[in-house]
Amino acid sequence: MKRRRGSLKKVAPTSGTNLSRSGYTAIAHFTHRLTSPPGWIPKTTGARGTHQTGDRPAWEPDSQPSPPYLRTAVTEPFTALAPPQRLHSTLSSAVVGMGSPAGGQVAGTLHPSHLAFAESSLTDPEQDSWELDDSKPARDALALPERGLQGLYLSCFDMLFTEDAAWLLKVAEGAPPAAGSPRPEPRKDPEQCPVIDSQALGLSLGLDAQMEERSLEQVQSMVVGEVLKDIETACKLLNITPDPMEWNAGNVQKWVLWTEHLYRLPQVGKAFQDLCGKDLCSMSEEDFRQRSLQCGDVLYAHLDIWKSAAWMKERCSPGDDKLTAGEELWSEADSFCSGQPIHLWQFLRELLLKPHSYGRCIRWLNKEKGIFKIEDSAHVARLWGIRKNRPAMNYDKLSRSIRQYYKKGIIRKPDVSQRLVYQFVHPV
DNA sequence: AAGGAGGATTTTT
DNA sequence: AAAAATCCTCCTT
Repeated sequence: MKRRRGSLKKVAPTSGTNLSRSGYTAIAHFTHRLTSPPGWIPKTTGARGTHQTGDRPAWEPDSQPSPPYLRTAVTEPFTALAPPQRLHSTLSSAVVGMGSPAGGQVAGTLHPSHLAFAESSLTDPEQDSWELDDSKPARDALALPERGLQGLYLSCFDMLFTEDAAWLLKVAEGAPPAAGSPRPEPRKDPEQCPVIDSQALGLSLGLDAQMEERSLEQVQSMVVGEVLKDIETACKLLNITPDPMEWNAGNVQKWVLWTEHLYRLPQVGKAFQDLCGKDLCSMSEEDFRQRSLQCGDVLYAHLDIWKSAAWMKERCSPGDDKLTAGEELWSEADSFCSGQPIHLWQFLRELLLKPHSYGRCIRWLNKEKGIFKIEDSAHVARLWGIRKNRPAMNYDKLSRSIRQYYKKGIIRKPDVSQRLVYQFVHPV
């Protein structure tokens, strides 16, 4: 365990440079989220056109039924291994799942249930597997108090490594580089690696450990890549730049609203009004907590991730292109021009492309045919409203706009019409 | 009650 | 002018 703890510390930058403190913090948050199952908080069912405010269910571990993944994941890890292909999606789902609305748990606080790797991801990331029949005897996940995130994280890693190291290498190579930035090679000289106190931990680097570390780095690269992609998507959806420093007050407000809705945080209201990006970035975690007692720290953690991403972008691609870091991200926006207002159908498609972030409010029923279902109409409408600065947006109005697409031949009802189910006429 | 179809009108970009 | 937003009536599930 100690040996592994050493390698986990190497969670860090994808470039040869050391990661900032906040970078580490951000990765820690990623890892934290990695272990939080998506959709943990029960769906809030707002009435049409109205929004549930307040009274959001708090993180109540004791009152929640223990979902199957929790019972099986920890004590019965990875006996039935999926084929590499599937593991890939597993890993990305886990990674992307970090960004999943996982409820309002306080970042940095370890709850035992965080130890559970989302078993659902191991079988089918799209499924709400805790709704499936779970005939296995309930295990007491809490009986593993010593087993921290690191052990868990490495369990995932071990699974990948022992099962198919070659595949992992392949995946790491094939991992889509984060927008525009050159995918850094796996570190080869430990000299430049950010502080690893492996010696202090009595770690002797055997061949095993070296390979382990290398693969771990690749996993980390994937993590970072996925996070950057998530941020890119969020930028598209929100119409803001990736670098928080560039945000104006409106952008900040949008980001706050979006984040709190996406992660179903308690609403902070206007606590962050009239702050521009620079102000926001200069605030400490304590400042955040003061503005919002309930979720200031979570917001801070998210902002930290964004800041780190922007930081990494800057370091990794020092203006070798004609584009700045921010523009690089934007150049990836292919489905619509950056200046043009986003269309509703584009917005919906973007949401659908990120099932692990938005899968609980909208998802594909049949991606090939372009059939999708809006699972949480109020939530989708809310997100659309945030995007368009239309606080009064609701599903009534959103659906009217969708119906306008009928005669334009963009969206239609599927052959067998079902509630909240639509179909893109031209699926990609 | 929530969703669906579509007309009419206004607003935003 | 296009695309939404808003409002509304009637209808279906």
